[in-house]
Amino acid sequence: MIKPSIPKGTRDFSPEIVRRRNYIFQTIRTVFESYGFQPLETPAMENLDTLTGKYGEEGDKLMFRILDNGDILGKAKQAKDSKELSNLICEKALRYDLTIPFARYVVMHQNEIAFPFKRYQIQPVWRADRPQKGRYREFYQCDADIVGSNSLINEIELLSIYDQVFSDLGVDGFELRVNNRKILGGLAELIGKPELLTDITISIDKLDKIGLDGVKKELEERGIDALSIETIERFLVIEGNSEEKLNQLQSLLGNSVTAQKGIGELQEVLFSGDVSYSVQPVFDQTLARGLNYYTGIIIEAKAPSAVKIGSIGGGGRYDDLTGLFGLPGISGVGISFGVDRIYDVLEELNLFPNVVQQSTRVLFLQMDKESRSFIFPLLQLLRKAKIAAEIYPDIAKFDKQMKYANKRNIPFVVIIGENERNEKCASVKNMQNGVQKKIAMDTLTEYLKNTFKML
RNA sequence: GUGGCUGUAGCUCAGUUGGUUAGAGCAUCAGAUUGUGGUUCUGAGGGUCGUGGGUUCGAGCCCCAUUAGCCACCCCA
Repeated sequence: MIKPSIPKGTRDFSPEIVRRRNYIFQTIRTVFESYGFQPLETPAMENLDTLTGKYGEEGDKLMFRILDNGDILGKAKQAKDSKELSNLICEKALRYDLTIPFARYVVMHQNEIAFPFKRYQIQPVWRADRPQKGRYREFYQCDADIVGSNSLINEIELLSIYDQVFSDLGVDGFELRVNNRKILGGLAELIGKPELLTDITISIDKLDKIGLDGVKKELEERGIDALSIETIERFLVIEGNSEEKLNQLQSLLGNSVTAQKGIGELQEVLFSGDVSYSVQPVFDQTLARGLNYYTGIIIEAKAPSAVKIGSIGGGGRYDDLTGLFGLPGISGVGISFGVDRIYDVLEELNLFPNVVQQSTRVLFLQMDKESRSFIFPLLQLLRKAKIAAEIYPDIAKFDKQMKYANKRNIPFVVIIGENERNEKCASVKNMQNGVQKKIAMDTLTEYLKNTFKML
C-alpha cells in the first residue's frame, strides 16, 4: 500500500473551505461584472515559447514544463546541457500568470475584440517555486484588466473596484496605496542612473520588511554611490498627506519631465472627485512593486494592519504588453486579488457569513421501507422550492442517522415512521434547539418554507 | 539555488543518562440505548517509531547516509 500524498505546494480544499473560497470568488466576480468586465478563460497550458522570456530569468526557472509524449530519447541525445534538453523535449508549459496569456489572447483575437477591452479572469496558475508559508505551487489569480485605453478613468474605476470588493467582504481597515513608476523613473534620472531603475525599485520594495537602513545597505551592495543613496533617502522620508507629499516631490523631482507626468497622473486619479470611496486611496512614494513591466500607476491593497498579512492585491499600468506578440501601442492597466491571503484575513477577522456554510437544510431519516414512498414526493417539493433536502440512503440505526445530520450541520430532520404515518403527519426536529413538532404531512413544505423565510 | 528545524497510530503530540510487551488526547467502530444527535460512561481495533546502514549485550532515543515535510533567504502572489 502506498501512503497517499499530494505534490508539495498543492492543497486539497475540503467542502467547507471550497464554500468559503467560492464566497470570495463570487463577491469579486459580481463586482467585476457590475463594472462591465467580461469573463475570459485560457488553457492551463500554453506553448512554451509564449511564456519563456516574459518573466525574467527567474521566471523561466520557476515554470512547470510539460514533457512531450512519444519518443523523446532521440531528441534528448542532441542536448548539450539541461536547459537545452528541456527546450528539446518540452513544447508546452503550465501558465505562470494570467497576464501573459491574456496578452496572447488579445493579439490572437484583435480583430474580434471591441476596444477598450475589459476582461476578468479567475483561474489557477502554477509555479515551481519552493513553497513556504502562504505560498504555493498551485494557486488562483483573480485579475481584471483594461487594454486599449490610456484614460485615467480606468485607474479610478479599478481603485473603486478594490474599495467595493473589500467593503462587500466586510474588511474594515484595509488600505489602498498608489504610486507611479514615472515618479520612480524620475528619481533614477535625478541621480543620473536611469538604467538602475529596476535595482532601485527592488530595493525600495523591501522597505516595509528591512527598514530604511536595510534598503540603504542593499542599494550600496547594488553599486549605488553614497550621494545617490542620500538622494533616495530624502525621497523615501517625505511625509504628510497625499497632497503634501506630491507637492514636496514636485520640488524634489522638478527637473524630471517623467516624474512631473507621474505626479500629474496621480493628482488626477486621487483628486478628481469622480468617485467616493469608503476608504480613500493614499499616495505612498515608497510603494515600488517588483514587477518591472509596470510603466504608470502602481496600486497595492493592504490588509488591515491588525492581521499582519500585508498585501492582499496589487496592480498597475503597463504600456505595450502586447508588443511582445506583435501588436504594439496598446496600453493596459489591471489589478489582481490575492485570494489565499484574503481568505486568511476573513478567517482571522471572523468575517465569513454563516450562510456560506449551509448546504442541506433538511434531512429525511429513513425509518423503514414504507417511509420511502412518503419521503420522495416531499423531497421534490422542497427542492423545487430551492430548499436543499436529502434522504438518508440506508435504513440505519436511528442514532447513526441523527449523528450524520449533526455532523453535516443540517438544521432540520424530518421523521416519518409508522406513528407519523398513522396520523398523516411528519415529525420535524430543529437540530439547533432540539424542539420537535408534528406537522400535517400536506402542509410540511409550506411549514418549512416559512420557517426558513424567518431565519 | 542557499541555510535551519522536524519525521512515533487516520490527526495532534508524549516517550527519562540507551533498558521488559512504545503511550495519551482527538477521530473511528461497538456497547450502555430496538424512535432521538451535538454533552457522558465502558470497551475495541489501529504502529516496519520515514528509509538504509553503523555503535551496543540491548536503539524510538546515539552516529552516518538518504528521503519527505515545514520554516527562512533569493524572488514573488
